[in-house]
Amino acid sequence: MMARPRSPEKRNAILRAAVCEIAQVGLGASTARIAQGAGLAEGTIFTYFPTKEDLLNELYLELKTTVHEVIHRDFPHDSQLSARIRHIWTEYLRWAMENPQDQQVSVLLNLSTAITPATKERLASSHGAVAQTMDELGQCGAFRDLPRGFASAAMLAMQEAMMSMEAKSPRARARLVDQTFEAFWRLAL
Amino acid sequence: MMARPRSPEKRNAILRAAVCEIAQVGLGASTARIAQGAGLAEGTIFTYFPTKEDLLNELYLELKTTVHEVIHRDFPHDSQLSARIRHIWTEYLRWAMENPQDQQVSVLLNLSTAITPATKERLASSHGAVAQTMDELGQCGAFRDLPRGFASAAMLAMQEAMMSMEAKSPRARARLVDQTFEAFWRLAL
Amino acid sequence: MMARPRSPEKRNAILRAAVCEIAQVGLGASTARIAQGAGLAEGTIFTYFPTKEDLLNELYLELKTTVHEVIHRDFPHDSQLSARIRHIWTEYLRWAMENPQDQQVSVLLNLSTAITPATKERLASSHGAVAQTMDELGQCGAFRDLPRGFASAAMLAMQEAMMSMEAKSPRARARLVDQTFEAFWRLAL
Amino acid sequence: MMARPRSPEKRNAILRAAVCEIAQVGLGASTARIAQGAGLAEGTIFTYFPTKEDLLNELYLELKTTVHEVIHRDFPHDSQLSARIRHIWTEYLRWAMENPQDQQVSVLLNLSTAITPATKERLASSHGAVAQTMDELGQCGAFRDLPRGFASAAMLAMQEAMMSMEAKSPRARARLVDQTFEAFWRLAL
DNA sequence: GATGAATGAGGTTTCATTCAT
DNA sequence: TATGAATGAAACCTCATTCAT
Repeated sequence: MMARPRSPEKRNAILRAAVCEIAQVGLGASTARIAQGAGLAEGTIFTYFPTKEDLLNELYLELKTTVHEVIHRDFPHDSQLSARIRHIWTEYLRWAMENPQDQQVSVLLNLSTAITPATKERLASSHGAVAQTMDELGQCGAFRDLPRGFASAAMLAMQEAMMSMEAKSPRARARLVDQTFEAFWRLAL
Repeated sequence: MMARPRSPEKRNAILRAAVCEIAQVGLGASTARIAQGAGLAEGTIFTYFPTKEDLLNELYLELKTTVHEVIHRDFPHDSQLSARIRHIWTEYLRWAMENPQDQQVSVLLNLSTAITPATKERLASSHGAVAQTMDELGQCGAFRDLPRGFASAAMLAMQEAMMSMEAKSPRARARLVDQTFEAFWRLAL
Repeated sequence: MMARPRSPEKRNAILRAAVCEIAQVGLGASTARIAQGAGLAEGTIFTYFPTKEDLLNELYLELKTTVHEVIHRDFPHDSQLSARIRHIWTEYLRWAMENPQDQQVSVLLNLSTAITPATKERLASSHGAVAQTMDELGQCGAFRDLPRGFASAAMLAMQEAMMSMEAKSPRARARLVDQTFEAFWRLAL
Repeated sequence: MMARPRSPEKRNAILRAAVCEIAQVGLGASTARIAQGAGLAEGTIFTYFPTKEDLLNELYLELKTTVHEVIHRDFPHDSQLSARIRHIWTEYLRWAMENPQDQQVSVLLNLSTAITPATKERLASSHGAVAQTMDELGQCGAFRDLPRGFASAAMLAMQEAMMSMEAKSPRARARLVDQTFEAFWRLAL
C-alpha cells in the first residue's frame, strides 16, 4: 500500500540482497531470505515494495539503469562510430565482469514473465546516446540489409559469448575484451 | 504377467506439457499443472520421474538430444568447413524457430541450478561430428587467437540474436537465416 | 475382495516382510515396501489381505499365536505351579530374544488403534493351558488380593524389563533368565 | 519494535493438541489436525516447531520433564530408601493415571524412531535425586546380583502393569497403588 | 493369480502477504 | 515505521488401493 520508501539505504539493501539470493537460487528466492540478507524483518520488504513482483520489476530497472549510467559516463559523444562502439563494448563488459551476479540476475529477469511490458517500455525511453549509436551501427556495412535492432542484438550476443569465457587474470581479460572487439568490428565492417 | 507397461506416450505427454507450462510461467511451473496438461493424474508424473528435478534434467537431455539429432540428420560430413557450418547454422535455427517453446525452455534450463553437472556431462559425450566441426572453426581465421570454445559460443550467441528478430513470414525468415550466416561467416573469415 | 490365499508361502513372505519393515520404520511402513521386501508386486499384497489394516490384524494374530504355540510345546501340564510358570517365563523370553523384531512389532501392534477389539477377542479364546496357569497364579500369595489379571500383567511387565537388559552372551542371557525368574517368583510368594 | 512475541500459550496449545491427537490415532496424527486442535492455522505450527519431528522430540522432552518435576516436588530426600521409592511409585502413578493420554503418548514416543538419541541424552542429564535413589535400589537385596538398570526397568514395568488395571474409583485406585507397592517392595526385599 | 501403472486424497512444508504490537 | 507471528493457499510428494493386462 505504501510505496514511499523512508530509507534509501534499506531499499538498496533489499535490492542488493535480492541480487545475491536470486543469483544463488533463481527467481524462486523467497522474500523472507531476501529480507534476512538485507538485515531486515520479513515484513519490512513490503513497506518498500508492495509485492514481490514489484520488487523484481524495480530490481530490473535498477540493474539496467546502472548499466546505462556506466556506459554514459565518459561517453565519447563526438568521436567516430568505431570509438563509440568500442566504448560501449568495453564499459559494458567491464561492468558485467565486475558484477557477475548483477549480470546473471539481469539475464534471469529478462527471461521472466514477472517483468511487465510497462517496465520494459520505461527503459526504452531512457536510451539516449547509446540508442543513437546503435542505430548508426545498424545503418552501416554488414547490418544495413538486416532488420532494425539486429546490430544491437548481435553485439549483446557476442558480449555474452565473451563473458562465458573464463578469464583467469584481469590482464588476460583486458586483452580478451580487445580481441573480441576487433572481431566484432570486422563483422560490422 | 507384465502389467500395463510404462507408456512412452505418457512420458512424452508429460515432457510436452512441461515445455508448454514452463514456457508460460517459468521453471516454477507446478507439477500439478504439468500433469493436468498431460491429461494425467497428479501422482502419475512421479511414476515417470521420481522428482521434479529429475523431470527437469530429463527434459533438458531430451531437448538437447533432439537438437543434436536434427543437426546430424543429413550432416554433410565430407563437405568443406563453410558448408558444414552453414548446415549447423541453418538446421539449428530452423528447429529453434519451429519450436520456439522448446528453445525457450532449453535456455531457461541452461540457467537453472536444477540441472546437475552430471546431466551436462552426459551430453558432452554425445557431441560427435558437430563438436569436431566447431573445433575446426575455432582453428581458423578470426578465432585462432581466441580461447578455445569462443567460436562455438559466438555462433550460438549470434543465432540467439537472430532468433530475437521477429521474422514475419517464413520466406523472410529463410532469407534472414542466409543473410545472418553470411555475416557470421565474414566474422570467421 | 479375494481373501483366499493361493500360496501360503507368499502370504508368509508378506507377513515376514511386514515385520521387518515395521520394526525399522514403525507402523507407517508402506505396503509397497512390504511387497518389495516379500519379493512381490505392489498389488499382490491385496490378494492376500484386502486392506493394510487387515494385514496388521492378521499379523498380530500370527505373532501372538506363535508365542502361544511356543509356550504350549512341551508344556508341563501336570507339574506344580512354579514349574509351569517357570516354563512360561523361560519359553516366552527365549522366543522374544531370538525374535526381537517380532517382539518389537508385537508391542507396536498392541498399542495401535488399527487392531480391532474383535481381533483381540479372537485371541482370548485360544489361551488354554496358559490362561489357566496364570489364573492359578492370580489366586496365590501376593496376587490374591489384587485385581484379576494383575498377575499376568506383572509377569509380562517383568519380562519386558528383563528384555530391555542387553544380554551380551547367550550364556549370560540364560543365567539372567533364571535370576529374574527367581526374583519374580519371590514376588509371587 | 518487537512484533507480536511468540506465545507460550500457543506453543502449549500445540503440544496439548498433539497429545490429544496422537493418543487417538497414533504418531501418524497429521500436523493439520494438530493445528486445528490447537485452534491455529496449518502453517502456524511451523513457526513453533520447524518440523514434525522436532515437534515430537520437544513433546517427548516436555512430557518426561513434567514427570520428573512431579516426582521431585516434595521429594523426601532425607528419608530412608523405602520411603523414597514409595514416593516415586506413588507420584508417578498418580500423574500417569490423572493424565492417561500424556502417559500413552509418552510410551508411543519412547518406541518411535523419530526421537533422536540426542533428545534422550538431554534427559539423562536431568535425572538428579531420582536417579540416585534408583541406583540405591539396584544395590539392595534382590537386585544386587542383577545388571545395573534392572531395578529401574522392573519398577517401571510393574507400574505399567498396575496402570493397565482399570481402576474404577479413585478410592480403589489409591488402595491399588498401595497394594502394588507393597508387592513390589517385597520383590526388592 | 500376479503385475505394476494409474489414481487422487492427504501429508508435510513453504511462502507471499497481512496485521497486531 | 519496523517487526515477525499468523495465515492459508499451494507446492511437492507419498501411499493405499484399483484395475487393465
